[in-house]
Formats: sequence, C-alpha cells, structure tokens
Amino acid sequence: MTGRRVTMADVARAAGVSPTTASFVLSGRTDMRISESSWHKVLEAARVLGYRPNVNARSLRTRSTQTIGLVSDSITTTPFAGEVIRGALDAAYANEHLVFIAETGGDRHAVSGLIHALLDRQVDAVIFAAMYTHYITPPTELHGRRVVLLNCLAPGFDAPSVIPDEVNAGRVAARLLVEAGRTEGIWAVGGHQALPATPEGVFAGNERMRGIQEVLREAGSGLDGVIECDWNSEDGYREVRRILDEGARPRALICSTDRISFGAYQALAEAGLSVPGDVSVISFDDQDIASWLRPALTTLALPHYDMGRTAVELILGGEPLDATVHRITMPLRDRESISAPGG
Amino acid sequence: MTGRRVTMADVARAAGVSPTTASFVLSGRTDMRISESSWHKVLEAARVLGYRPNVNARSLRTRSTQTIGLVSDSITTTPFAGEVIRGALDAAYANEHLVFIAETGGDRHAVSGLIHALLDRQVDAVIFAAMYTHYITPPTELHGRRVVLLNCLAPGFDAPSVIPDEVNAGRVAARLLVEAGRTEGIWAVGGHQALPATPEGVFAGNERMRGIQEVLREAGSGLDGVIECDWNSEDGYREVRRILDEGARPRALICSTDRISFGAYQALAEAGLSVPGDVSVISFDDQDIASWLRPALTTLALPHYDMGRTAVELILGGEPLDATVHRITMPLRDRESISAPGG
DNA sequence: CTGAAAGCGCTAACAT
DNA sequence: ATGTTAGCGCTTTCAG
Repeated sequence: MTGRRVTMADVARAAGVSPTTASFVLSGRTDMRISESSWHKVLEAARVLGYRPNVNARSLRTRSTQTIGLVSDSITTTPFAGEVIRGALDAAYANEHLVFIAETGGDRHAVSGLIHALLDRQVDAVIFAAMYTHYITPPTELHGRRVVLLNCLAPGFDAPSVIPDEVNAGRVAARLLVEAGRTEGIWAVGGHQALPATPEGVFAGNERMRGIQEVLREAGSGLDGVIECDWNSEDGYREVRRILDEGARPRALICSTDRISFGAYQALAEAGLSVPGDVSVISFDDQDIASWLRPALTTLALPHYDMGRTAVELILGGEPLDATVHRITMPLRDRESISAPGG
Repeated sequence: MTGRRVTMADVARAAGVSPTTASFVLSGRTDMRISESSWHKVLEAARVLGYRPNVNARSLRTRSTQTIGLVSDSITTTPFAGEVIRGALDAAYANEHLVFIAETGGDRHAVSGLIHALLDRQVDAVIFAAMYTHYITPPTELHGRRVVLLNCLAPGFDAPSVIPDEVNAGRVAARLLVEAGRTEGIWAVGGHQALPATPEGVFAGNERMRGIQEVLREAGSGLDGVIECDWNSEDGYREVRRILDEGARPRALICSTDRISFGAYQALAEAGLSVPGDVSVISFDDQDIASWLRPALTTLALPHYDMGRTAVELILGGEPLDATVHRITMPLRDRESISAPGG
C-alpha cells in the first residue's frame, strides 16, 4: 500500500553483494557461512534503507505465512470472546505470527466461505471456535488441514480440542459449599441446560453437574433440587422467585452462570433473604458483573484467555496435532457469596 | 498447509488451454475476449479439480491482498470490543476481505512491532483503534499509509476518524429528561471524566457535557451538580451515596456509563429511593447489564458495531481517505428508568 | 481469440 | 565464501 517498498534486491545492490548473500544474512541463517564484512554490509544497508521483508512473497517459497486463522460461530459477541482472542493474539505475537479473525454468525454457508477465504490466503493453521461448549461436526473444508478445535469437541475428527475443565469446576464448587458447612438445602439453578431450546450437543452443564454430584455424594449430601432453565438473568430471577414462592427454603444456590446469579440475587433480596448468611451462592463464568455484585460473587472463571493461548501454542509448539482433549482449569474467584450457615 | 493445492497451471493443463487463458476466465475479465468453449472448459476443469486461487501469490503482481489490519490498544478487553470487530468483519466479508486483529496492550513498543508485522504481510489498509475516545498521535510507521482512525482523533494526521457522536448523545439525554418534566435536581455522575488519573486527551465526557448543558440551558434549566469520578460501578455507588449522605435530594441522574448507573441503583435502593419515580436515571453505553437492571436502564448506546463497519466501508468504498471526522449516531435504548416526577 | 514470456519478492539448489 | 539460476503461483504485456 502506497509507495514502493524497498526489496531485498535493493539491499543486495546497496551492499554490493548478491541477493543470495543478502537473503542468508537477512534471514539469519548460519548454515551457509558468510564473511563478517558481507554480513555487516548487508545489515547496514538494510538498516539505512529501512528494509522489511515481504512475508507473502517469502511464503511462496517457504509455504509458511506466519499466519493463523480463527473462525468462530459468534465469538466476538459473547461476553468473554475478547479474552480468547486476546490469548490467541498474545501467543501468536510471541511467536511472530498474526491472526485473522473470522465470524460466521452461525450461518452454515458463511462457514464454508470464510474457511476458503482463510485457506486462499495460505494460513498455516486454523482454530475453529464455538461460543458454547458443545459437540460439532467440523466443515469438510477443514478435513486434512492443520486444525485446533476451541470450546468444542468433534469425536472422530483428528484434531486437538481445547475446552474448559467443567467437571473439575463442578467439584470445586461443591467442595466449597461442603467446606463451608452448607450440606443441605442445596439447589442447582441452570442445571444440565437440558431444555428443548438448547442446541444439540451442549455439554458444559452435564459435566459440571457430574462434578457437583460426585463431591456431594462423597460428603453424604446431595441436591435438594435441580432447576433446568435458560442461562440468563431473567430466568434466574423468575425461577428462584418461583421456588421461594412455592415454599422452598434453600440454603445454597449453585448457579450455572453469573447472569443467573444476578437474577437470583434480586429474587433473594425481594424475599428478604441475605447473601451469604441465609443463602450462599456459588456461580460459574466470572463475567465483569460478578465483581460488581454486592456481596461480590464467588465464581469459577471460564478460562478463555488460557484457552485462546493454548490453542495457538498447540499450533506453534512443534508437536504434531493429534486428537488430544486439553481441559483447561477454571480458576476459582473466591469472593464473598459463601459463608457458614447463618454466618 | 498440508497437501499440494491445485494451481492455475493444473487447471489450464486439464482444460487444454494456456495459463493466460485460464487466468482471464478465472478472474472473470471480459476485456480480453475468450471463446465460449475455452471459457466453459476452464470453468469445468477448475470445478472438477476444486481449484482455489492463491491470494498471496496473486497479490505479488496485483499489490492487493484483500486484507485489512485492525490494531488497537486493548480493544478485545473492553466490553464492546467484540462489536467493533464484528462490524469490521461483516463489512470486510461483504467485500471479500479478511481482517487481521492485533492488540498492543498499550505498549508503545508492541505498537511498532505489530504495525510492521501487518505491513510485512502487505495489508491493504490499517484501522488504528482506541479503547477510549481520545486524542492520539499515530505511530510514525503509519505515516503515508492507508489508515482509518477508530474511536480516536489525531489533528494534523491525514486520515479519516470514526467516533461516536457524543455531543448529540448528550443532547438526547438532556432532552429526554426535560420532556419528562425533570428540570430540577439534575446531577451528572461521571461528568467530564476530568480526573488526575484519566489519560491525556480523553474527550467523550466533555462532548457529552456540552450537549447536556446546551439543551438544559435552552430549557431554562441546568445541572445541580457535576460529580467527577471514575467511570465504574464502585465510584458510582460511593459518590451517589456520598451526595445522598450530604443531604442532596437529586431527582434525576445523568450517569456517564451503565457501570456508574449500576452503582447508583445500589446507592439509591439503600436510601429507599425508587427509580424512576423518586429519581430518574439516564445513562450512556448500553452494556448488557443495562437491560438486566430493574427497572431496565434507559441509555444511549455506544455504536461500536456501526463504527467498525464504517471504518471498513471507508477503506473499501473507493473514495480517497481524507481527514474527515465521521460521527456515528448513538442510538437511544428507551427503557424504564425515566418518568415524570413522582410518576 | 490465444499463447509465450517476463516478472512480482523471495529462497534454495547448484556452481564456482 | 559468494554468485547464477530457477521457480513458488499468479498476472499482464506483447506477439501472433
């Protein structure tokens, strides 16, 4: 764009050496021996002329563009999307790569078009990311390519997956309650996310519930109730209000998302119930709002930054990309919404 | 990546024509006349072989990579970042372009490195974006290049800027209050954002205040007080609580961000004041939380999607990029936090 | 209407 | 230790 760039030929000419020599010193290769003086002359000429390599031209020979594509259904709209992008960007930049971001908006047709657009620009690999943790069947355009799956699983497809460790997050949540002495009156709000409206193959809820049940069982406890509802603040409010109205007296709420917790806080407040004394709340996600709530919400953070970073590191790590599933730890944000009963 | 791609030479050979002919039909050019039969043979061969052009190789001759770079200080972390990216992506894809996203994290050194990385890959243009609406001085690497400034202004730098129309948003906010009969007891929380800690050159607050003052003056009204504080929920809570404790009796709050409004709601609730009856609240930004609050928050939305889209459209629109400032309308989200006094 | 040939900026055999 | 040359996949002038 704008103005002819100085080429390697320009540098070679200015330095009084052949393009070959210039190429060797500029790409810092040592397998061909170059004299001190040539070395210096080339570097100096490059500096003076402000030489910069044309990565695309180079890639024509080397078949590597130092470029990664990240396609997703709607990653930029989701609250944490920025974090996976940021993780990916950081890891890429640390390895002198750049990343194309592409978003399909869930449109099957756009998926194909975007992947082609990426491939046409010779990306070294593509990260295929999903907004919800769920099972997918990767587009055929991706078969046989260097791919990493992000926040989704594709059994039978030969590529690594990077997903949050939901099972363990469930365990940590339950353990926290048990350690606080909250072993009865425990309700799970949001549950398995097993609703008619829920897209096929969503499994985050199931995994969390598995971890939760496992720990509660070991502690000789269990769930008083599981409310299957959508993972938003409105449903959180409505459903918690409903069970309260129906006479339930929960002592602890395990909310599937911070949005549900937000709604739950409102319903609890209206019923004159205090958090964490009357009802303790443990949540998942760690959206911004979790720290704004009063009392601040204890929650297990979706490790989106680490997921983005890990995906890129797998690609650039040099290891072959096999179908391993990488479960990324969901860190506990221990805040103020859990206490001993009445405490 | 993986497996040799089929080249145009392959297509030409399969179709029994020269590379030239293949090139002409595959790029759909009509200035050279090609026979019906050659035309058809080439297309058919391309289809059968699954030919896809190598955009990078092509760009070597055409000097266009159909690629845009978007650099920002920390766009991915900011709540709406996703929206500007999404706007940019949509506009780019509609024109068969792809976009590199790069983030500097505010590090001066990284700015230079990232812009070089972008330029080395021959992007057709770069969008330089800022998290806060403020004045900047563009990095020297960008001088003389095709550039669009996003959410920032750089007087003297020859590139268009795309920013939110804050002045008019201020007018709309004030007008709403006046129309609801809220002409006294109006406080601005957040104000000009003129704090010691605020980075130099931030001007969104100033512009809003200008619009607000202008309309209130015309209505024979004015502000009872302006609270300069940070634009977050904690400060919103603390400052509103403070003026309440000091005996102020506000009838309307103009909050600089939804986060401030969130804090204000808490302080108001604690003081037993109802929204919108006792105190009406008008806000700016339209974060997710605005619609979750009860009553839902009336706010002027930061037009991030449109800003991203506009920036790309300027680049691809064919018009030369002059130093025009494009002010994008901030749409009103008219919800439930404003009413007539006592209403 | 079509093809041969040069060249975009760079790398890599192969000579020297 | 360095230069010559070919070629990556594509476009484009110029001949035919």
